Amino acid sequence: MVWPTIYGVAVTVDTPDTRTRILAEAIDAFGTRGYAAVSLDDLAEVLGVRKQTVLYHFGSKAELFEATIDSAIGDLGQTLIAAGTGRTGWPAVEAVVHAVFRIAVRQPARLGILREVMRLGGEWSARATRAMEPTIARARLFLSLEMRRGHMRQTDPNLLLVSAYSTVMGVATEVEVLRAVGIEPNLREAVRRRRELLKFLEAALR
Amino acid sequence: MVWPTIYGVAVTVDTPDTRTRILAEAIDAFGTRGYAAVSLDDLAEVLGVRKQTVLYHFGSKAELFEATIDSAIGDLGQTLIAAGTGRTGWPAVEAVVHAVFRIAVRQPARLGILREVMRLGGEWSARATRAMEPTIARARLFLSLEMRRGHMRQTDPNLLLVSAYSTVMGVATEVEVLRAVGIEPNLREAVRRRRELLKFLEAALR
DNA sequence: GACGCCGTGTACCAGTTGGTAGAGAAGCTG
DNA sequence: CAGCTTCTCTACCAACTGGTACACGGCGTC
Repeated sequence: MVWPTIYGVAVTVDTPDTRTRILAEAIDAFGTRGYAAVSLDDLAEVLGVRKQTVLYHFGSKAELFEATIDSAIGDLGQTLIAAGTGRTGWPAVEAVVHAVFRIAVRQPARLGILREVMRLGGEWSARATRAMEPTIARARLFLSLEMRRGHMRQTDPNLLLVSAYSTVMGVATEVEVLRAVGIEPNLREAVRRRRELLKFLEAALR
Repeated sequence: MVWPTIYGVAVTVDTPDTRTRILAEAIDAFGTRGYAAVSLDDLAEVLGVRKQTVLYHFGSKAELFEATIDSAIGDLGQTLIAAGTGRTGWPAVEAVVHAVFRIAVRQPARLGILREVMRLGGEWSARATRAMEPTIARARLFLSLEMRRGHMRQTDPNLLLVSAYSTVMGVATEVEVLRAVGIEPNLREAVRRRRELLKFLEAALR
């Protein structure tokens, strides 16, 4: 906590501790530039701190990355499950897509971490898979249930899950692909994109 | 060319020149591990050559990467256009998806390069976009035409293109995501995946 | 045979990488 | 106050990074 004064009035400013700040910055950096392209020195400089401070809180670069996986992915899973909870049928899908777009707009790096981890493979992607396991199970259950109820096309829920995941993730985060077809990745367009994506998904699933 | 003898019979062995070998290896390395994670020393060692040889043929790491972009993406565009040529309606979509899966199985790194470039952004993704421009234009035209003919759902072709691209690319290449839902990325599963993807797309587009 | 070009190799460089060792300041506890 | 813990710092380090300078050998041409 820091108490500066504004117009003579003391104001409490919430200064997150160094560890928290490092983690937040790491999510941002790793999620946007990728693991290999981020150096601890860069990270430290942005934070106004020495690299050794980063290494004090997280023993190594790999450890720091693991912490960002746990934080970003865990958080993501919770958000998605929360969005789906209490809803069934199409509104549940809508709510989850809304949640993904909200994250894509506000904290794109969080989704970037997921992408990056799955790209890197190995133990890290296994770790992320473990962290996402409850969310995946939940989604699979949802799809199976909707199929049994006849609200959705009968098919392999796992394959359907991958298709839906890819579509949502791509439309929400592939900024350069959007630019390639002439769509500027701004907020207003994001709303249009989300609406179109929902129509696409609705057609694909039902 | 090298002429070794097998059972006393001279056999011509096609030895690609160094430049070609470097380019092929670069596509593989950059496409699977990403630009930042690949060092010229690694690359050279795999090729059994010194780093300076790599730098002789391609002036710098960036130049080498640009060459891989031009090669991989140009090739990709040609393949896709060839697949679509002479076909209309649903068979055209099927042919393109088939072509993508063939590449995903045989030369996954080629699709990896596209992914990597679009992730990196900046001048490189602009370069890739330029290289893909004819393919994109073609696809857009196809979608518009199919919509006008009433074979496809009326909607913004650009947004539809992004959705379809994301879905196909994801299902074809996101190995770790597949594993996360319990699908092993082998050849037999690839056929199932492709079939399921086509059903998904058919439902989404028509 | 001399000359020049092409392709590869040796030697080297400055800058950056992730990581270690240890000093010192601040705060808490007895 | 002393002693301990927590945190950040300075000072290093060996390994590796992309890149330069240049020597050397093989080849075709005059």
